[in-house]
Amino acid sequence: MKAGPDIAMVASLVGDPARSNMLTALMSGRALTASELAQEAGITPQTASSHLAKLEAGGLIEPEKQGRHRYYRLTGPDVAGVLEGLAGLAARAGHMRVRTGPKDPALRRARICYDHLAGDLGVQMLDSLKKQRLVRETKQAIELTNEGKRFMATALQIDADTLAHPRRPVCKACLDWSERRHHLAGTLGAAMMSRFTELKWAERDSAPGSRVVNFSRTGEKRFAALFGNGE
Amino acid sequence: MKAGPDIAMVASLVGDPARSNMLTALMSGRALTASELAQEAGITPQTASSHLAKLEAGGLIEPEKQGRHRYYRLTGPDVAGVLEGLAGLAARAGHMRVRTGPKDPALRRARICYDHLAGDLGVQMLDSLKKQRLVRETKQAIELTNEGKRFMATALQIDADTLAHPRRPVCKACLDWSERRHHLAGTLGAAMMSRFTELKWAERDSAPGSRVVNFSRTGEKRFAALFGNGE
DNA sequence: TTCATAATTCGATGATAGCCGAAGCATTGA
DNA sequence: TCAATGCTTCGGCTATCATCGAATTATGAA
Repeated sequence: MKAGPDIAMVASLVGDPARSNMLTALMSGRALTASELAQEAGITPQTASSHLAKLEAGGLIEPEKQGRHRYYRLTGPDVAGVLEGLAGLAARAGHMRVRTGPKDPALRRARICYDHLAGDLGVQMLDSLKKQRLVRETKQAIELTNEGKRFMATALQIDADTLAHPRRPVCKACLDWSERRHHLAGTLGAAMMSRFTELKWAERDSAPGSRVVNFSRTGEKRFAALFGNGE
Repeated sequence: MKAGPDIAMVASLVGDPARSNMLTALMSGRALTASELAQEAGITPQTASSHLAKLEAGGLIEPEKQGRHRYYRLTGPDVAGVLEGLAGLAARAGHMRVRTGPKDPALRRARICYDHLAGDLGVQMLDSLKKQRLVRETKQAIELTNEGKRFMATALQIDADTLAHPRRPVCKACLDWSERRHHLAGTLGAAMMSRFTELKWAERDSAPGSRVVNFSRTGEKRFAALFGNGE
């Protein structure tokens, strides 16, 4: 009767309808912002904040701070597994996907995130860098490999040694708004974007306030040659 | 926001500490009575009754009525699986087994349940009957096979045709108090117990009110020859 | 039948917790 | 610097629900 395992605590976290809606929305594996989760659950941001704090304290979700957004994701596949099991017991199928990211396809394709490339191409680029072993992903950070340094020098004329900055990492994983996966930030991300512009591969859209990045025809080809995924 | 899957409903069932204690107590696979579950959860029988009704409505447990007891068990291994998953998320190890059945070893070994044999030997007997294909277990009932009828006639001088009774089944699975598994009840169970007594294999204990059944030396041997599990 | 035990139902109480309005930080952009 | 946005904290309201006392039903035992 006393000293029971805290199974009830975890279950009661999932037991609230608002929270369970948030959790199911996160089961896709993508990270969602607090506001989106609030809307998903049909509650105000204040209430959602309280729920999210509890879920985080319970170890079911973890936040990633990104500018003025807080992206939340499930802490692991085991959480998703338990949620699936519960859904199985409930024997329901309701899906309710959440609309994600910007409506503008151009924005989803390529845009500026602060000073580096984001969107589909940004995510694709980081994927490719990892696949080619040009960057190495450790526990908390990303770092350029020796091959990566050579690659940057020969292919993009970027001297890796000049990228060091006292208050900013060279490489940083930045959670992508539309893709909900990481793209490359940091001084390297910024330098690469600058190079793309200098090489006339891409330029920021002329419309005031637009964050869209337009790639030229040749720029797109060159980019695909370096970071294409073979599609 | 609306029309979500009822994952929250199931989770909230597990989310109450009293209910989660009951469920973990049932994870051993054994069936427990309402009173025992109440004691396990540290609540009064009234409260437990309410909880058990909710768990049953939620499809997590199912009852089996046995005399004036109601034995509850989990509805399936998937329920236990989800509970395990939740426990894993909670990352605790507390076990808290529930003491079960009578303290008296003799009572656990062999005793009278109404008019048939119960206890370790009773359960063992039904197991053996099933193993030897002398009885067949269908969805809701147990029935004697043709081989079983011959066995009863030759080994125990019981005529299966005389066992029919208007208001009582020939064979019935009866949930065992100490073992929490089924033993054989019904007119056949009663007839077999009577035969054991007549053959001087066993007799009810002389102490007033005792339900202990004492097997004689030879009786135990004969019994083991027919229903032994080879140990 | 009468009594005892197991379990349920009903009613009232009390505490927990979800909820939102308003205000307060934190970060970004101009 | 100021304004806007995302998010959190605080305070109070409300509703839900677990809990138990008392009474009721059902089954078994004497």
